[in-house]
Amino acid sequence: MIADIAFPVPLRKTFCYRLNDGLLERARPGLRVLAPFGPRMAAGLIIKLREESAVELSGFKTIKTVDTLLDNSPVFKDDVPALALWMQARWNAPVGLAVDSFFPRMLPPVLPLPSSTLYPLPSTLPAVPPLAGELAGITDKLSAFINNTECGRPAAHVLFGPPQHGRYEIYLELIKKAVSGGGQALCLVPDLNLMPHFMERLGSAFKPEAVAVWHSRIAARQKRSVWLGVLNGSVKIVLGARSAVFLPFRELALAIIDEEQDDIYKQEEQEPNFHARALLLKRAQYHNTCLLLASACPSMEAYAGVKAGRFTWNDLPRPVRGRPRVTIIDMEKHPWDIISPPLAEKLKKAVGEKRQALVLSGRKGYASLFMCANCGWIKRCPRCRIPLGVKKDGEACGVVCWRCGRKEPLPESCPKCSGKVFREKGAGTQKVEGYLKKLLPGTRVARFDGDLLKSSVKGAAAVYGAFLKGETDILVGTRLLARGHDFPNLGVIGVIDSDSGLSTADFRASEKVFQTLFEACSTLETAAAEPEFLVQTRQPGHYIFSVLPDMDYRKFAEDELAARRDFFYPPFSELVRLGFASFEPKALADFSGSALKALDFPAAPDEPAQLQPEILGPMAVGDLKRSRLLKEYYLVKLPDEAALAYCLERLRPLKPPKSVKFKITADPYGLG
DNA sequence: AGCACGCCGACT
DNA sequence: GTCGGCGTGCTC
Repeated sequence: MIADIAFPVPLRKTFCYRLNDGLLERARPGLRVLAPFGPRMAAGLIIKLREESAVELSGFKTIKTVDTLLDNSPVFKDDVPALALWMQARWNAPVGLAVDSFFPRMLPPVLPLPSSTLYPLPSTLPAVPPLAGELAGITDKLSAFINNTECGRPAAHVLFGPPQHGRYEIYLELIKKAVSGGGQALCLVPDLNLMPHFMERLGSAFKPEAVAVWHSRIAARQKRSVWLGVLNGSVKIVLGARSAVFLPFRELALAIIDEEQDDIYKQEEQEPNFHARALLLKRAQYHNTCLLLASACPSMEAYAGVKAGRFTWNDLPRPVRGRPRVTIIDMEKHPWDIISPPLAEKLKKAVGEKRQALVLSGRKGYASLFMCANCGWIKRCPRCRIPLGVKKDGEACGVVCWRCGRKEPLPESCPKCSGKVFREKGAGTQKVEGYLKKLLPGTRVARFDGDLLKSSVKGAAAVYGAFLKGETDILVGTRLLARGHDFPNLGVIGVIDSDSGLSTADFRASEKVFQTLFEACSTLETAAAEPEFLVQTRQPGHYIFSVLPDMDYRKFAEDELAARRDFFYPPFSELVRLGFASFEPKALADFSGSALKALDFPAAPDEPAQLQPEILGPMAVGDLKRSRLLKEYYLVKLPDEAALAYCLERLRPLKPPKSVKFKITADPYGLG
């Protein structure tokens, strides 16, 4: 018998081993083995077993033998070999690393077997006050899907509404139901740092040892104990970041993805690439999981799932009162202003009425660009090549790269024309803060952004707390402030540069900008009477601004979905991004040519003709005449997952010459 | 990813 | 003469 085995190496292939006769009876896919791998021993996972006669072995120098099984039965209830192969087909994730994500390195060589008995109910049942009215209605409706094995039941449930309208109360109720039914619950969140409140509530509602936190940076010791706790069932509830989708749940009765639309759920910066939402949707099938997709502004994927009848739609009850009044301000009419007169006036009015205001800017720091006023030279990061932002720490001024964090002092004169006059473009939170203090003397203005959080968590908490207590009037910040906060005395939110994201070539750009604005506007719903939402933009004609005044998510979603259908973008197609980079134009052109040729396959008899992909490109990556590194990318559009898998298969064997960097990104979200 | 092999420069 | 830098290549 031959076993195909995946090892924890970044390779998109498995390795053939002969099985020791003594293992023939017990061996099966999903079991871990210990085997000689190159010069060392390594743990691997059996992906597939095949009869020796069915395997082409002539290409190998030697066939080594496996004689140690690490497990007696598969550790996961899920079919991990199938999931790992799917991750490879879907996201080009190396099978080996896909498998590796399910089995952390610090595992003991022999795992304790999960006991077959159902774990007992928690002795102290959650002391959660019963929900009233509409909240109870939704909770009842959703909890009917927990432990429901009816076939044809919906794959997921969209919960629509901002967090402050009782989302966490619903989570708590549903978790209670899942756990009391003997199951486990997972709550995925985009940022655990913003969750101490929910963590506390979980901790007090359930036995503390039944609740665990999971993210990739917890200490190895704790990681091990949580992993084993999830496996043996003593951990019932996990509050985790995206990597928590790989935990060895015994019976995942409920999974919640909080702020499901957040692209943080797509792992792209590190292999293996995957999307936690899609992976959880897959895993849910093995556990009959009730999967909740919660969002103040659901993703197009979630909305399309509802339209197709695969997901249910559930509205959080919203107060009828306090609907924000939305004003779109055309900044073409105020080209020199950071804060336009209409916004300034509303801010002044709010402060006069003892109400608070939030001012949101798309950037932190002082300004986004440092430019020579004479020749237009722009200071760039020598490493990343992107324009450096301007930052002010008290009196000290400097430029900083928002990508790599590199810092430099401001140049004295322009290296190109020796000019001594410079101009800054764009308003970061620091600049807005300073400007507001000047514009509205006597007003208490504070700033809250990622920089402050990084420099001092305590200081940031103090700034936040002061605003909550009403000790400051205006808080300036980034989108950190736009989501999920509850400021009862908030009268105005102003957005400085709402369109900074619209200019990117990303097909999700309008969705992202709309999400930010919509989320911000939603936080005003719990404010006192007649809240004002003011949006400054240079593109007032863009259609997202036409749906904003009515806060009509469905109208937006329908329009956006129609555009996606027309232009054959997700969720109506699958995307693959091919990135090329080289110092040698010729080598780049040759190689990208051969990659395209691999996709331009003839409709051979065994290859379905309709798989023929649509290709956009080449798009040059905003790289300037300055650098000699050429970068370009193509976007391949495919009709479905099968076509995507086939496309990746054709691309995988391509090896770029040494002078060319080649990157395949399936289902791309970021720009990397 | 590891880990070995390999081919040049600095040290006992 | 050897130790050690990390470039290149392989793992059934």
